[in-house]
Amino acid sequence: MNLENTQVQMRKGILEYCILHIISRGEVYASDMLDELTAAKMIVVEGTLYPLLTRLKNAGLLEYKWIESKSGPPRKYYKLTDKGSKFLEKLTETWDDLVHSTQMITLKSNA
Amino acid sequence: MNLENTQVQMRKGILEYCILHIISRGEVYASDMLDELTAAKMIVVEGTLYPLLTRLKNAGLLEYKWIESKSGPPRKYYKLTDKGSKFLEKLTETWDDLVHSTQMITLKSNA
DNA sequence: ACCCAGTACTTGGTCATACATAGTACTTTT
DNA sequence: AAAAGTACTATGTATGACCAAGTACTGGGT
Repeated sequence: MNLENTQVQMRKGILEYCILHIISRGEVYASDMLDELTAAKMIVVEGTLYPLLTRLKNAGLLEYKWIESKSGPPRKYYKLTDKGSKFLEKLTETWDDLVHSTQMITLKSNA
Repeated sequence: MNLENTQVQMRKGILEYCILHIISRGEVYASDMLDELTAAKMIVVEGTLYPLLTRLKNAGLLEYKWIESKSGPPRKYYKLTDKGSKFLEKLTETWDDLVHSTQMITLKSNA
């Protein structure tokens, strides 16, 4: 019941939504995403991101192609499938609802 | 990777925050909370709420007293401890940060 | 007095996922 | 050829929402 753990729990599920969003804006590979998530203070590490991408790919929401890099091994560039776009739409609704529900409860104390 | 499951995951941790908030507004018992959470479409069932309350109590964030009811068995009326109030403050920060982080990512696509 | 329905709370088990940690594979540099 | 760096993979742990069944107390009907 410590704070850090609760923060981790709060991130659950939301991360998935954020990652789909990032990918929806254009083809990216894992390190790009990691940079953006870090910039947004949505702290994430490799060991969280990669399995999540694999899960999303296996669910048919993402696809990727290998693109060679000038410095290092080739990279997986991800993009959304049609199914992924539709899923993202639904998730957006879910997230908006959740924020709204939370506001209903947390703003009530000021009434 | 179905939608319903993701919705469940998104609720993780946030529920705890909402419940602390509800209790912060005055003494309530479980069914009161359930009603309010349901009204806010933060779907929750008994089997989720009761263990959560027990967890929060064991962590010293809540305390309760038994109050007799006119219809049925006595009820546990909960209120926040000092520690609980402080924890709620921290959680509020965490939630606000999370919403902000998510906005940074999801609003970028419109830029 | 007894049974039954309703209300309040409890408990044990399952599942999904964020994270830690360690490991593999390929490329460039020296 | 060895070392360092980059990208990705795999395994194990912990947490918490949910399901489902169960316990305990109350009051009404017969």
